[in-house]
Amino acid sequence: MATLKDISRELGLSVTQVSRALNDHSDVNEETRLRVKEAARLLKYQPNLSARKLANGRSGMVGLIQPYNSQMVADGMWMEVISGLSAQFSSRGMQFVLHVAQEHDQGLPAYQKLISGGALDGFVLVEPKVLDSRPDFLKKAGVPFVVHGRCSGATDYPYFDIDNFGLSYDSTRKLLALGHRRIALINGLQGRSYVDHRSDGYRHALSEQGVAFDTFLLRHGVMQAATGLVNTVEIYRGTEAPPTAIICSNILVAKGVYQALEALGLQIPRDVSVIAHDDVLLGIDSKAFFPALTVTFSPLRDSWHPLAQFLSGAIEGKPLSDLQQVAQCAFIDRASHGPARGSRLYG
Amino acid sequence: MATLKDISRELGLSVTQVSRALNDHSDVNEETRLRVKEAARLLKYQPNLSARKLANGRSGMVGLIQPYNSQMVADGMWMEVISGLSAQFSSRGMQFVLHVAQEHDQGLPAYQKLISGGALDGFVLVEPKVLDSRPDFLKKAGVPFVVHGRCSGATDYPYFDIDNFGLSYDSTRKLLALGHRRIALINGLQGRSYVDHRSDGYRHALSEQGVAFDTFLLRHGVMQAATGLVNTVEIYRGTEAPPTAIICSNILVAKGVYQALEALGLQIPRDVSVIAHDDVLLGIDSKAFFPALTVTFSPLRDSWHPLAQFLSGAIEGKPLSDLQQVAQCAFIDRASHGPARGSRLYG
DNA sequence: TACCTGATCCGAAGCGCTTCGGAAACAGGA
DNA sequence: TCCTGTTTCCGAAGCGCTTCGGATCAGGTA
Repeated sequence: MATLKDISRELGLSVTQVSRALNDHSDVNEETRLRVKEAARLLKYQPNLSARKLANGRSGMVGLIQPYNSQMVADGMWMEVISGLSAQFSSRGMQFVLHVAQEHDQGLPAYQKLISGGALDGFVLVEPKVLDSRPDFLKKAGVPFVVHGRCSGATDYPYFDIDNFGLSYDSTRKLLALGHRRIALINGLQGRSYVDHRSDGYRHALSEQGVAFDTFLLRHGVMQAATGLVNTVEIYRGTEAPPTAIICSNILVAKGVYQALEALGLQIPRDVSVIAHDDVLLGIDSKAFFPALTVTFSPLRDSWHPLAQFLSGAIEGKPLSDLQQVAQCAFIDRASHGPARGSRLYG
Repeated sequence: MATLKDISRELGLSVTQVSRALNDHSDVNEETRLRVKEAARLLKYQPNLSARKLANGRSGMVGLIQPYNSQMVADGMWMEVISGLSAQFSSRGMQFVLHVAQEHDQGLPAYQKLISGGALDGFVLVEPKVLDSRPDFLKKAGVPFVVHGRCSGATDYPYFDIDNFGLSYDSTRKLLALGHRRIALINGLQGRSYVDHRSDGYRHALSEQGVAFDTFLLRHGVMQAATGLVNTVEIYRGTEAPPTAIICSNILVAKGVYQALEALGLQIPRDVSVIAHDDVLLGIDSKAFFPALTVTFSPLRDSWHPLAQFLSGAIEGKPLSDLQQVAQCAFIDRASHGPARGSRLYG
């Protein structure tokens, strides 16, 4: 492999100047810069990441540590996440790399090794738990990182999140305004922070309108069709006061809810309104539902860019205020919701 | 982070000697070695991989490049592979790291970048295709690698494979010996080299016994239950001379075959013998089939160790002959096969 | 003429590690 | 006494890169 020395010899320049030229420093003649870059191209020069890392502490490699047996890998989402991030970092001239943590060195030790080995510049943290020790740990170790989502507690670290509180708050308010009083929420698995945020938004909207919160109507489960199906059946079989609306954490869940309601002989939106959150995944289209599904909308793929940007920023030492964002979700009115049956708005 | 210099200062030794002590070189006093290792432990010394790489060309990191949208990730197998390899390398003090190749830089350029960046010492190649350019490419680039399986053509590289030819050859022979003459093989997707090897073994056994090969009885498909189901139905609906035995590429496929045969009113093994290959995956147990499934047996997890060993060996420059292995499969007789109906062996 | 400025370049040091080629100290054999 | 061999250690160089602190030279200013 060609080195800086090769280029400098070729061009009769010093190694220093070649380095500066390639890195677009200011004090190098424009014409020289072009000559250097051309020579680098011809010699197929590729900077040696180890040497660079040693010299200035940056290797240009970042990583993601995936706990073994993560739920995420099972559904199709995972590949989406990995390849999205990979592409983003790649376009910034960085390498994105993945490490699967073993059961016995779950979590922290894995980061420890990769960090102190000095191979990686920073990490992307996904699937933050409600109580997640990783941010604190990495912060103490002085390692840059960015979180996809937010853990509960202090959020004094770079993150990109969507407004999970807001999306269920909005959905719930919308339904309340249409006269619904019994509203179910089929949420994701407990323990994930975004799941909590969504429950909070739901309960907040409820209590604002003085509607009592009913544990029976708040459900948790893997975000799959089966969850929607099973819970809907349970809900409608198990109470005298069935809900007139259901909020789903996911389009897949909504799919299951649709199936269950059809089986129960309930019509959407006449008997039951359904609203879901759509993060545009898995090739399922919320428009293609019948009736077309009303959703809160925020494509997961929109998060790769800010995540990559924030991690780069963190590595470059930018101030925290530039490295945090909560994206708002759009609310897309379609045909799956309407006034509550029996309410004065119901026509 | 503590460096060699820190330890040497602490102990009043030279950096050289500390390095040699930690790396178990011969010319260091036993007592000194212990002192050094103890100090390293106390100071939480972790060698700097970049520096090591720069000094002796080895970083202790190896990788696997996963093409985006690989079939493998979809089924549960993938996590198995990754974590198995990860654990193996980890136990050798190496880091195993994964990179997802984008569509546009599919394949070679991805390796190119990671190699010439000088971050990784070598690669594991999975899912070799029949015509796979990667081995040649990596060999020319002088990068160590090991293949899980074999590509067709010259196999002048380190690999670990199971005897795919042998396992279908054995199964087929077994069935032939029991009087079967119409034997179906439901194989994996074409293009994978192991799939070809299995077809070859099947056809070889057939022709040895002078049994004509019938294209109709050789099927290809994703290795899932649906494939077994659909193909079995097709086979039995579509011919006047239905098979008396079916060989399945997989336990999942066998599952589908069982379902189909039951639906068709055919009994195992009275009407149809079924043999499958079991690589002990996905938590499905071939013993738990009814009737218990006869299988060729070779757990996928047994391959992580040789793969890691061979890649390490390749990096250390061991001779090729130490770095190649084709593992034989056990044949486990159970209750799903018997003499062919109508043959003289049939009782 | 002497001095300053800006543009462009270079030498040398250093990141943390390994390794080559000795050096020092002591033993035993001639 | 001299020589040789062992054991245990160390200095220095070098991997490829960045960066700090000058050096050089043109041109402009006093």
